[in-house]
Amino acid sequence: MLNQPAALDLTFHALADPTRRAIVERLSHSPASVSDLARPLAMSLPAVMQHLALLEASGLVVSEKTGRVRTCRIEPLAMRQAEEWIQARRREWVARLDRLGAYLNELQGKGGGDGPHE
Amino acid sequence: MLNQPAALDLTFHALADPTRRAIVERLSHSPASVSDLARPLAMSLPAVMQHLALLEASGLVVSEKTGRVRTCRIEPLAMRQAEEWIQARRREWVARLDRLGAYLNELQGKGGGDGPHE
DNA sequence: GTGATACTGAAGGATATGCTTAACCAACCA
DNA sequence: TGGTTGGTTAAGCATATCCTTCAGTATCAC
Repeated sequence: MLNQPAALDLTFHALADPTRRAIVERLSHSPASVSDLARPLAMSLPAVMQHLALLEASGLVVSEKTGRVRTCRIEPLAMRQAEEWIQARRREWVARLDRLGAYLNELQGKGGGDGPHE
Repeated sequence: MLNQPAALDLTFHALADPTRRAIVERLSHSPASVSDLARPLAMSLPAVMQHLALLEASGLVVSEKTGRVRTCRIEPLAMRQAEEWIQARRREWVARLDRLGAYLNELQGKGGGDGPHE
């Protein structure tokens, strides 16, 4: 519970970069090696490595080295937590709009005007 | 590579900071003035203003000034787009796991073994 | 062995980020 | 009128981010 905010920091920051999102998109389709990931990316291999290190630190990606090839794959849990944070916010403002609607409903009912229309 | 991805860049980057997520959480509950938002935040008012500017640039928050008070409220669309990007990734890897499962099923069916257990 | 492939580590530089303080303007209020 | 409240601007500073190049190490093919 204490590190939950820091985990979201890392996850959202990882997703804030287009290169890293491209890597996540690629890995959502299938696992891939580091050079597979680097090939379409218009930057040096060390740069891709640094993006991957950040993706691993955030928990979005896991990797395993076999021989000289490191195979990267997606780890869904981190992205799930980010999604749940967003959904929790939506539940809050939906609930607020519901309360507002109920209040306006009640006002119109007491005022004897037309019935609410929604 | 400048428009649509840039919107996600801004949204995820805005959500990567705990102060800005706290502001979004606060505004998900109800609209608030700038100083309402700043009061619990242990930093100067200009710092809060800079976070708000970034939240507005990302489209997560909108504000309106009446008299000398600026009232901020949440704008759900930006967060919705971020959520949809995450959901699209999940659809991809779920589809991949389904294909893998079907493949393993077929292998086991031909081999005459037990079904998969998950 | 030799050479190519796949990755890793270290150092550095340009720019971005997250805060600060100081000064300022624009409503309200007594 | 003068003072307080709410917000805004500008400048500056420490650190973080994103990329580079150069120099490795470890594995594989022959």
